[in-house]
Amino acid sequence: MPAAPQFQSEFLRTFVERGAYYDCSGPAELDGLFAKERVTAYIGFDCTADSLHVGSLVQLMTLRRLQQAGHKPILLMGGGTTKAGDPSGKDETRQLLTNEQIEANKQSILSGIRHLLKFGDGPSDAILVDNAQWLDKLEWIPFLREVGRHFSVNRMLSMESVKLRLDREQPLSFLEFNYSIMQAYDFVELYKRYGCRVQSSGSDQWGNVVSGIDLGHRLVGTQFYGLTTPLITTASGAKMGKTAAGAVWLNAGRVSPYDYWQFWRNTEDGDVGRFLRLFTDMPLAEIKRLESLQGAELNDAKKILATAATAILHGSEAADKAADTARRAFEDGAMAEGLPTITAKLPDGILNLAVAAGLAASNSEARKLITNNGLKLNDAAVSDPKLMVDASALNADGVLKLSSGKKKHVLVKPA
RNA sequence: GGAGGGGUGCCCGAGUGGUUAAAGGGGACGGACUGUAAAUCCGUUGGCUACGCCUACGUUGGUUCGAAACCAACCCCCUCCA
Repeated sequence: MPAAPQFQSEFLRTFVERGAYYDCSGPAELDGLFAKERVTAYIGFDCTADSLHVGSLVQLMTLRRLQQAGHKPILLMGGGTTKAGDPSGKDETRQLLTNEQIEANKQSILSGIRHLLKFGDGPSDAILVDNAQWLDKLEWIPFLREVGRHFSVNRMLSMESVKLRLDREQPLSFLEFNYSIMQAYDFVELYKRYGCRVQSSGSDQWGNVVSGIDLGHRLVGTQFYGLTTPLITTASGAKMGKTAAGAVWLNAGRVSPYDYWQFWRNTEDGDVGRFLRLFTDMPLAEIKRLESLQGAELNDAKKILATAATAILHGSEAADKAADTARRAFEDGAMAEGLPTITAKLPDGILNLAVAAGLAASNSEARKLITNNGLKLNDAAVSDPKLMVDASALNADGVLKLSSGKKKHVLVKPA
């Protein structure tokens, strides 16, 4: 990571202090820009799913901090680029999404992050922009003549993202090759429409950001700037945001506030301070104190992290509720309401219930879980896969608790 | 368009006619130890109405008592050439 320059502007200083700074172009000028005026900056996201996940959270926090510092964030949704079908990442071509799906995804993504950013018409309110607005209307030849001529294939081939692919002998379609051109073009459009001169992104997007800056020079003769955030990995080196159940989605419909809270609660020791800085608004002095806690005491810091991070995404009410549910479930060993809950008709076989509760993907898996002593009914290990569960297993509140391992609990209510 | 190489389970990757539901690794899940952490160790890792049955090695068809392995056609990917 490049050494962070000594910035003067409030925004960039905070950005560095909170560990979100990786690199930027023209640091001195950019710093001056942030110090003297309200800056409009954007970050782009794809619309391939109906929710963003934790991997995008650093970027979203960047928008949030821009807003907090009085600047204007633009959330650029890749409605146009998604229509083309981004072939990156996987070796299979992704299924093309219909316009309706993309629109639905866009709305869903937006609803999932409504606590993170304030949208509106105010000077530092965030705005949502969809690049389909301009990409859809482009014409091939005029576009090539106006924009395409500024791109050197020689240089594009040497870009990290492209080179990596070629070196690994993985397919790289022409479509994908064009992505950096479309992204660069987005930057220019956002400048024309909103006076946006700053693009933020993950450090892996540096090449594309630079392309946009170059294009700005050539097309409109204006100096653009790039600001990147580091790739966040856990202390033990894993990519952040993947758990048992898959990606940690931001939308409550995919990952409940309770599960989201749990995700942060299970942060590795070595990450607590860093994550507090990156993913909460907590004052730095307080973070310093929390991360200095030793051993088991660090668990308290993790709870604070979990509640603060959940509050930013889902609101403080939901966060407090998740914290309370967790406290009762883990510390009091109670059947705290607020745990994930399903309804099922009883009596039913234990295997069916475990599958219905999402604790196992199939009866076989549930069976294996039992063999490994991992499935619990009301905190008692189940040993018989043929066990029939009936109303006698219900507690005073009329629910029963199924658990896989020590951490995953699901309440079952009779239908 | 031509020549060559390749498509195996969540991922990577062995396997060139039977003992292969498929070595090994990664990941994931469970157990032990802990602090709902990390590291370590152990177990599990296609499905089912389960000592048996079904489905699986790009697709379809064929050879064979028997195929992921052999043959044919097709689809897709990579490399080089034009």
